[in-house]
Amino acid sequence: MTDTSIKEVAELAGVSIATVSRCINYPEKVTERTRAKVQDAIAQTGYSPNTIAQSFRRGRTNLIMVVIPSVGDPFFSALMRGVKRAAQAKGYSVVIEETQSNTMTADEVSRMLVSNQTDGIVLLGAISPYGTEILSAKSRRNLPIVVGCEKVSPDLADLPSVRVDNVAAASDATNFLIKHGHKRIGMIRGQGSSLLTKDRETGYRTAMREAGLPIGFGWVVEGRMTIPGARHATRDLLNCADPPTAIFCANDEMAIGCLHELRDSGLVVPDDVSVIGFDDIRYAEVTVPPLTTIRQPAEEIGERAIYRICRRIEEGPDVGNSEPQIVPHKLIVRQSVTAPRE
Amino acid sequence: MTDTSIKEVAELAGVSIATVSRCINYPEKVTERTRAKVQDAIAQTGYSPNTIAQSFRRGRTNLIMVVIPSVGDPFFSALMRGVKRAAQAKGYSVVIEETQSNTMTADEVSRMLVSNQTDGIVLLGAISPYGTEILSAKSRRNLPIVVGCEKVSPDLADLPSVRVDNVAAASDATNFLIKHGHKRIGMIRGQGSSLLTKDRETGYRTAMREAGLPIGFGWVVEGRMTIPGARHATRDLLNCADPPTAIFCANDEMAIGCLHELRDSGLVVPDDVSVIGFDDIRYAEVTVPPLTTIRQPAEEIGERAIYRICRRIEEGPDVGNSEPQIVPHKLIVRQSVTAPRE
DNA sequence: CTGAAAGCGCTTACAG
DNA sequence: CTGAAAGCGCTTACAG
Repeated sequence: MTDTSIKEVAELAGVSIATVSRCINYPEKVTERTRAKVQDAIAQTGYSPNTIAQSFRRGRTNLIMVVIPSVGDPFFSALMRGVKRAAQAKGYSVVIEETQSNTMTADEVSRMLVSNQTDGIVLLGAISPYGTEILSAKSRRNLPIVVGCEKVSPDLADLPSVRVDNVAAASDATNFLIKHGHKRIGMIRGQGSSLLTKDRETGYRTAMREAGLPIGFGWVVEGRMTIPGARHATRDLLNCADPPTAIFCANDEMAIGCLHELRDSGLVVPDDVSVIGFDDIRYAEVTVPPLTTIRQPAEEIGERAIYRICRRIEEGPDVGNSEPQIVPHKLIVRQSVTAPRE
Repeated sequence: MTDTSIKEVAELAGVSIATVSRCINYPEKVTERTRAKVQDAIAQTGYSPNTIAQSFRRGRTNLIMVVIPSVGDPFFSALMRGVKRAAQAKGYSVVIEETQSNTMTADEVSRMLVSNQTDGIVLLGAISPYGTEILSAKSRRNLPIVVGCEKVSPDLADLPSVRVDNVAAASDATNFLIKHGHKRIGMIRGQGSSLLTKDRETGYRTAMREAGLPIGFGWVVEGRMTIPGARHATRDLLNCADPPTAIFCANDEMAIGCLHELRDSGLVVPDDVSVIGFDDIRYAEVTVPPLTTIRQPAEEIGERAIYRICRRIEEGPDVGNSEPQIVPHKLIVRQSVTAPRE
């Protein structure tokens, strides 16, 4: 009932604890007869090894920590599928940590990174606010870290990452609107500190500049990556002196908020205003109208991030290069974009 | 750079490792002078205790495992807020495990429950398929377990749970439709094995029976708790000989799929068909039309589940009663329900 | 207040 | 193939 230890199994089987351990870890090193005795004893006692003792002794846990901003974010559905598949293939378990459920302080992040009992860490999205902590954790524990989705800031430049080319993808989104004849294009971005947002904004600005289109006053607003934030931002956009005819949202979550606010304002999408998103979460195809957006290959990102961290764990944190792995994004055309009225 | 151990700190400070340990764990038991020396040494070496060794030695990890079906499920946003808040207050860290990202086998679930290095487990939603494994894990490791959201099956009856009264809540949803004059009411339910679905179906059937309304052939269909599943189910509902004028969906995710399928079929909600959901996820208020639904107090569920598991951890798994804690649900009226046409 | 020592449950060279 | 023994990094009675 209460935890059995290896000692009890050994006694019951009439062998040493070393032999019990061998039966479990290297069954081929043990006589069939001994193995049978031990297996019997294990079955009788219901023994299963104390994982903490094993981890302690071995100096590794076979655990990978995956840090995501929020558990309720649909973007991570597919990503975690990739993560789980790869982890299973490589023989690791995954534990998930969440930073934003009550917006972690830097200190908490630091503690989490240093103290957690994992062999390596995959940081997914929105890590930039914690750059310093990550860096110090990395140097203190020499812990393998891989970043997913987001670009790595200059001070973390040696961290390997797996992501889409956010600048190019945002350009593609903006160019799609331009191609449809839009000239007044606004953007709803995330928090200022987020590199992800910065990259997507850069892509937007580049596309506009290259098309010779000016960016009007108040056309770039912040939506905090949330629905309510985006609704507020959309209202601001509509109240501009010269409101945009198309809006690029830095993620689908905000696009959903944007669509809803436009509808509440009596505007029809795409006839009155076109909207384009980013991510292609599963809700993007059931919005009204279905959302045109940029798809990130989330599952692939998850999978590659795990393979990359495993490599670092197994071959040492300084193995190989630290070049970002860029995975392809894709424009998904649905019905939220059309030519402007004018 | 690489991990410092307590021994190095002790040497540098010129004290024993016991003293270093005391400085960290019981600073009041140590002279100020000694403490200063040790603190210095800690700062110089960048020492932080090996958490695994601590856990091993102490026989506890201060970690709570929270098991959720899917990381990308928005229902868990608020729930995790409650979980984190409570865990922090009680001095525990939380690790999240996900069962459905690649639909875990019973064996994997079993391993996860037994081997994971946590002091207790909170199982949130959709646990019923793994009843046997949970039971055996519980008895093998005598591990404290608390269930959230879902009812506990008879064989797990002694597990404490925190949840809404799913039967009553589903009745409320159905009665709301009945009150609006609907007589032909269909239901989209989850998998057959899920107790959560069974309870919600019971509530629906009870309400229909009490109102003297028959349930037509093909009015109860399965939507697998997913958007595509619900779209398929909705089509089946529309193809009935005598299609319903109102649909109760066992969660909002399916309600979103249902709304979209109705729209694709050229029907207007609520004028042609009324729809009501369950959960009140954050997307419920931005559907078209905004979704009338039953709200679960997710944050409160998360919070109470943690307090309950902490009590079991600290006072032994058999402490107190195992009565389910029922938290109140609430009907949220938006715009997806109106009187039927006829 | 501080140190020496035992011991948590394993794994793994090292002998035999 | 098997066992005795060391040791992973801590914490905590137990002396002093």
